[in-house]
Amino acid sequence: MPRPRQALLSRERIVTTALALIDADGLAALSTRRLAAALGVQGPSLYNHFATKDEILDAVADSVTATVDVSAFGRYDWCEALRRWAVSYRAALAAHPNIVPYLAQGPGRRPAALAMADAVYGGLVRAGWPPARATHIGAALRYYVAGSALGSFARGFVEDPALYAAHPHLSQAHRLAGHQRSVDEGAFVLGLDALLHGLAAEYERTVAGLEPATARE
Amino acid sequence: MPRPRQALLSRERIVTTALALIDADGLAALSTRRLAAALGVQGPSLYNHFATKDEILDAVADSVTATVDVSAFGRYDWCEALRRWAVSYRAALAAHPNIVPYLAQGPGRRPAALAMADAVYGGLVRAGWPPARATHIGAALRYYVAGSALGSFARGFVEDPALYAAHPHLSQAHRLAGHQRSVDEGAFVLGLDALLHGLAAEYERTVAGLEPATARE
DNA sequence: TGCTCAAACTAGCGGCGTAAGTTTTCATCC
DNA sequence: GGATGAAAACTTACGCCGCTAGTTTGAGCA
Repeated sequence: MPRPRQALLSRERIVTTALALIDADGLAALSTRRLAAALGVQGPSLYNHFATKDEILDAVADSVTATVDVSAFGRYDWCEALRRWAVSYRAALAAHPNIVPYLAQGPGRRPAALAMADAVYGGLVRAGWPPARATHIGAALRYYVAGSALGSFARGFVEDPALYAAHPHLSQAHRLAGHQRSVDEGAFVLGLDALLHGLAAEYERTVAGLEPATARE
Repeated sequence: MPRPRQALLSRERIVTTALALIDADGLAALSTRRLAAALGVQGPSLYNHFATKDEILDAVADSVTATVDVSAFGRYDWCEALRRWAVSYRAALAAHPNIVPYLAQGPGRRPAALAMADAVYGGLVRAGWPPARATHIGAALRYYVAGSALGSFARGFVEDPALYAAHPHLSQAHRLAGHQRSVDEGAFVLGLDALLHGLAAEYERTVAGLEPATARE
């Protein structure tokens, strides 16, 4: 088949199909040939639209990051904004857990990731955090969110009671996998609350009162 | 070459060589043939010692986890023990960042990972935390440590100032990569302090005073 | 009308994980 | 001490992988 009247592929169609395949079968199961087949096309045709497979994965990762809501940084105080951002960020990643190991390697050159970093860092600096501190806080929350979405904590435990016989405190561990959703979310919220609580205390100690009122929001 | 008088391979030699290659060239660059070549052997010979490549990676991941120090749970109060464990855990992962995406997928059936989970959970329950809370706390810290080791936050930013022109708050972001070590460690410590501070506050609210003294340590 | 580009194709390279079967050595048991 | 069986290396090969090169033909423009 030569060039068709109507283009069969587009970057957008490739990205959404790739994400669907990754969601369904995992990152390792995505090959250019399988992706192309799902699009009704031969493998190498993808290279008319992307230079490498990694470029496709970057676009997929960025499409996930683009769904994160950072608008809270204009609307709430820094602490509540951080919470809302973290919740939205985690929700975006948890909806597509299989891409997280790839996505979590850093913003690289992905525009949505850069826009997110900009919003978070800007929001913290505007609230009065010193720049170095703002960087650290953004990093710490990204660590936490990425880690929480990287792999389900609960699903990591195999559903095989015999495996835990040698570990006295893990006698119930085989049941974790069955409560994956509530364990993972409960742990996430608990840790996020603790993290923000600790940051708020630090803010009271080191930032509040030292800045003119206009520097806060 | 048939069976040699002295075995050329051993599980241990395979694991340490695999870890060295992963450290040097990344997880994706580890193939059975390259690993075998580094061991002076043909590719399929590895299958006399491991059933699959994943089994090799599991053993590598477990050898890293085995270096984590959980002895603090017998020696310090729960909060200080968590801190020391988290620091040791992160150091172990940060020493071999390329294996972290694989390792972070959960303890699975890896014995060192299970022993670690057992020590942490047991330590928290002994200190009086309710079992469900102990699970959540262990998960939250694992999220944080895994996220912090998954990829350097700082190295995720490309050293190309032009890339950040469109993002007003990121004008200094290209300098992050140069300070990778101090940024990553500073962020880790800041977040860990905040997390533990928040957990301690929660402990005061919900656990302390409600338990007989013998349940604490 | 003719030129150039775009988007599909086919063919194929080198590398991958690993299955199958072969050869030789070592350890064990009558 | 000779037979036996497992162990540990080997060679060969299959089907998949990412990707390159070169080809074909429709689309858009001069």
